[in-house]
Amino acid sequence: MEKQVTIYDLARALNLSTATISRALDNSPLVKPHTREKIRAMAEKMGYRQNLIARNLRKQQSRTIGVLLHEVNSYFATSVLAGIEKITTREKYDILIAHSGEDGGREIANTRNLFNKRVDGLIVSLAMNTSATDHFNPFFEQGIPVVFFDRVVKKMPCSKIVIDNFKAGYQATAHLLDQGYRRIAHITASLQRNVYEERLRGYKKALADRNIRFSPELVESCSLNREDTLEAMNKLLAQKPDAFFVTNDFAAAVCMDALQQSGIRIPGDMGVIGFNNDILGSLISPKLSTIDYPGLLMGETAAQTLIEKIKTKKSGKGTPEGKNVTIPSSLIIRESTGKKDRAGRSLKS
Amino acid sequence: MEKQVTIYDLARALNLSTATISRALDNSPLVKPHTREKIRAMAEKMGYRQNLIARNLRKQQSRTIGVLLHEVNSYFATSVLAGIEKITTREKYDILIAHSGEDGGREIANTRNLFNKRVDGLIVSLAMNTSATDHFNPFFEQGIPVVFFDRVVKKMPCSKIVIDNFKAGYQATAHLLDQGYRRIAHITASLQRNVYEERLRGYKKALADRNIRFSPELVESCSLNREDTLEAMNKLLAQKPDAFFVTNDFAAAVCMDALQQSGIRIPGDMGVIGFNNDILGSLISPKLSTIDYPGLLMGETAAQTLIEKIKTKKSGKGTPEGKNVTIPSSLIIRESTGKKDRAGRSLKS
DNA sequence: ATCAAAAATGAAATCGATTACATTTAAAAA
DNA sequence: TTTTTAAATGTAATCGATTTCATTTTTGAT
Repeated sequence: MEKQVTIYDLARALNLSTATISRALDNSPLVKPHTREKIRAMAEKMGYRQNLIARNLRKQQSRTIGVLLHEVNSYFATSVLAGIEKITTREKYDILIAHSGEDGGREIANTRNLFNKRVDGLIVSLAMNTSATDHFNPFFEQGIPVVFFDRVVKKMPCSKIVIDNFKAGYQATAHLLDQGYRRIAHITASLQRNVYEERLRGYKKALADRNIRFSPELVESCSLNREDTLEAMNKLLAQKPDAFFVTNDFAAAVCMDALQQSGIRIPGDMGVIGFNNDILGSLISPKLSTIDYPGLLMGETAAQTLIEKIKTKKSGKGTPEGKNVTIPSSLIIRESTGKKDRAGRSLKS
Repeated sequence: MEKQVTIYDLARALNLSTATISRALDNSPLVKPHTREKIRAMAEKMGYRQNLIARNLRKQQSRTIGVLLHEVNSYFATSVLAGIEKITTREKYDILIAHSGEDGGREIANTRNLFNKRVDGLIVSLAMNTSATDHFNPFFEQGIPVVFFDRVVKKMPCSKIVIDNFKAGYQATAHLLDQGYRRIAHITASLQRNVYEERLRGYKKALADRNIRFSPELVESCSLNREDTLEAMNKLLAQKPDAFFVTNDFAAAVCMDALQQSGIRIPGDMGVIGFNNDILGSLISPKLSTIDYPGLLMGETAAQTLIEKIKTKKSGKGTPEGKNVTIPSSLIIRESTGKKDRAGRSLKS
């Protein structure tokens, strides 16, 4: 374990001051090109590497952005991450990723940790069961920019990047209705989270617009993992639905598999539509209709928005307003929502 | 933007020295319980938060582990990440994730950056086209522990966490042969990477053990994305194979979809086996046979191994040897490799 | 050759914690 | 009560870079 080469070593070796070394390595015009080159060469030769910890302490920044995710094991999450990374790499920020595994407690701990790490900004998607949001207060008090995406809380004083979940929920439901399905079951998750609550509202509105009475028995909330989804599905099956609107493609795929297993034809007997446009949906059969949910763009936008806020804050031009961006989403019609087959309905297996 | 509360502020407020404050907040037995409580209370009241940058500078550590991934958009990658995170969270390390997008250039840049960030250790899976490994030298020179997983290089002086790819490749091939398939096409990726090269060797051995001649025309390398996979598949189709061994489940699913689209029955006309045990495989139809590739365990083991190395290094007990761990993998037989149907072979559509 | 202005460099403070070493205070022993 | 020892606290150096404010050197104009 060799000892680190510091600018002091370079200064000594070249008989210069650390100030000059520091400036040279930072490409400052204050140092003569000739000197700069000498310093560069020596740094190279001695194997100097900048100590970013020291630099960050002095500069009172970390050039690090915290990313607080509810989960990472989905195509959507990795797309968002890719989008964030694309922008942050270009802007020379590092990202510190923490995920809560949908657990509010871990979210709080992670938030605290990222704060102590002095991240320059925070990008957040809330865990399923987070209710209070006090843990973000330190950021607001210190004026550290925070951007929420996807799962947001309306009243918070910061930027939000979302899609129009109400519209998307409406579209999904309306499409099923247009295809002749009438009793549409809806598998959703915690209605505490805006995304699910708004989609449900869209679902209700689509029914109302066609004079179909809303039946609460046709809606089930669950965690969306395999077991819970199957349980919810089976409960709903007792209500004899002719279609499923599932709030996430993975869960939709799980349902489709189970439904087909028990002899139900999709489409025809049963229509199924998902949400997210996970690649998964285009590889299963029948191919899954869904709502395109542009994770990459969302990540890019979130990162872009955050970095802008960081910059305007640094330049001291006052607190920028919270910016709300709605990313376009769209209905993707594939095979799982083909027209309902009114003749041979064989629902009771 | 309020100013930060530091231990100096606390010291002044309580008329104590920063030494005592620091010790109290670190739970040192050197400070009287009564004093400690007073300090705690004041810290709480004034909203003190530890500045980890300052702490890390002084302690010459970062308590951060760098994770260098070739990609993050797969179930395998997120599983590994989850495993790493599980351990690092418990051991109170942060992780800095960088991914190269399979690009050797970005891998080099990321490596450099992580080094400058003074990560305490590094977990790596190489990009597809990385050939030289000089960029890791600074870590070796400074004695910073590095652990490779999955995509490794044999001769490097560090720990490696892998599965037995030779055996897995053998098993996959042997299983297809056992089911009656004879002309097995193999879609793989860069043979520069140990994982693909070893699987290919396993494939060859399985053929050899059954006295089947190896035909190079039945093997295609590609990037494994959708387009390239389809191209490789079509090229191989010209060789009239009766089975595909595809080195990754996503690519296998893409192939299955295309094959079925053109009227080929799986299994029966064609057997297909994947690799990785992505959830995807259990949701498509027919369900995909594959090799279980325990990402979570791999991530956990890598993190565990790395942290051990960091600890023994700190305690000064000499450089620990590179530790090589082979994680068990296993053949998962599902539907896509059902017995070959010898009677009605309708390969030419 | 002289001087003002511009360019290049240096000295030292600073960022916020930790910690070796010194000193004071309290408790235990004589 | 005095001495010895242990416990608690304080002083100041340190980590490695950046940066303000000198100071020196160079350049260009006269």
